[in-house]
Amino acid sequence: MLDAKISVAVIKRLPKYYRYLELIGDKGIIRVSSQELSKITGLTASQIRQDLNHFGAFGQQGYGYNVEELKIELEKIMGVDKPYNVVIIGFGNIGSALLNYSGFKKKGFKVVGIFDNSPEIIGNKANDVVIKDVSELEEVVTREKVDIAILAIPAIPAQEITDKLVACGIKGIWNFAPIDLKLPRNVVLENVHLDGSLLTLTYYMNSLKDYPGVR
Amino acid sequence: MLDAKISVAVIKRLPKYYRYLELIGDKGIIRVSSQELSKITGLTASQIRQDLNHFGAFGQQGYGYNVEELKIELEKIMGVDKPYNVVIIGFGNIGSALLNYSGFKKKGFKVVGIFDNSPEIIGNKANDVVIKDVSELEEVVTREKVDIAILAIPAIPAQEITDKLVACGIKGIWNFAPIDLKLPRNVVLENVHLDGSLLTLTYYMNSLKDYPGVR
DNA sequence: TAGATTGTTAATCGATTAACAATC
DNA sequence: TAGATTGTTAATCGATTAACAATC
Repeated sequence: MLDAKISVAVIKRLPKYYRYLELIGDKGIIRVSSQELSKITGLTASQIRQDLNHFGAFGQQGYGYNVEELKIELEKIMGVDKPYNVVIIGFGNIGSALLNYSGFKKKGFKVVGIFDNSPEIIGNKANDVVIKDVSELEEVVTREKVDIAILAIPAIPAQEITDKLVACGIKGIWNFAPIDLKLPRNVVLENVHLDGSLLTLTYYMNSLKDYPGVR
Repeated sequence: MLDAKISVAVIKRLPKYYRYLELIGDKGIIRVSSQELSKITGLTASQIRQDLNHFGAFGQQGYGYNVEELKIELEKIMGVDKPYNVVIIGFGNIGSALLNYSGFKKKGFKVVGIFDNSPEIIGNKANDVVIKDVSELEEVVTREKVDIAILAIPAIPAQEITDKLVACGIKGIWNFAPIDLKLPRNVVLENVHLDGSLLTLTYYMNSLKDYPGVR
């Protein structure tokens, strides 16, 4: 089943599997069955096996899955077995939070550029990276072969900057601006729409009857 | 159809509808059809009508929907027609980013407390709110009748703090810690798992064939 | 070998899309 | 009224769950 198209729902569960595997791996646990994973993740054992089998047969009948092995497979599947060059665009609150985001440091994400349009902070250094004017964005993205751009800017300039990034060959955009960006199909977009998340929270606080519990 | 259980997928689309209604409302557009909404949101007209009809019949045959009216209805549905008292727990990068999060200011979210465990910042003020030691959390949450707690702390202490919040009658938790919190069913949890989002991005950057395009 | 647990197919369930009668 | 567009039912599509043969 390595060829069929894999749905977003499956992909969104992979980081969860990975997180729990790290957790039990750190406890020194060597093997785990889909049933045990089911218990700790809250997903069904059937779904876990089904999900993993989209990518290969990583388990062994009568045994289960080797924790370290499966972790490494998931890293490969999720593409975090290799390094990425990253730029942060917009160095307000969110941008600076992301610079120090611990998720970056563990894995191979390297922030090679920070951009803003405020004269007050341009020229400053943050984590040894000089904050540059957005006008220098294209030069840096091209020269440093940047893979991922983080958009931590308001909605208004986001599409224009995105278009420039695309022209410079960016491969992925992690977008924190509250806007749906238009992109060619070969550039991957992942949105973090905080407004949507917060409104989902308030919805369920007022409509507990629909609340499905922790997802 | 006002009574059937409404799925998460529907709820997650409401903020999107709301955002586009604000957008066209600001342009002075008075009425909009599901077909027009379809064009700008990228969802099908059928789905839009279906979604809205879970909550009531807001449109009018032959006319469409009144933009302002629908906006107000969505505000009621999503529960942002009323104020919320909020505390921020953990005043590192993410916590301070959220304090200034513009989504709060537009709506009725009021930050009534900020907590941290670092002696260096306890006692400081941020946006006129004094940063307090986490030991004072329960007192403030109880006294100020806090509705929502934002967890911007590491995974390790998150469950313990959550248990305290629950004991003080918190109604909702907006969780930025990379952990699946255990909660009674009457306390609503909304997770922002940045690690999951980032790994989804890298997955699709490496498996473009599965990339469904902007979602 | 016997027991356990996977990989995978089939059955069920739920969500999306299509169609159209109702009605403004 | 005629045209447009909703609200809603029925059809389709896809994802989850159940079941079990394969096999370690």
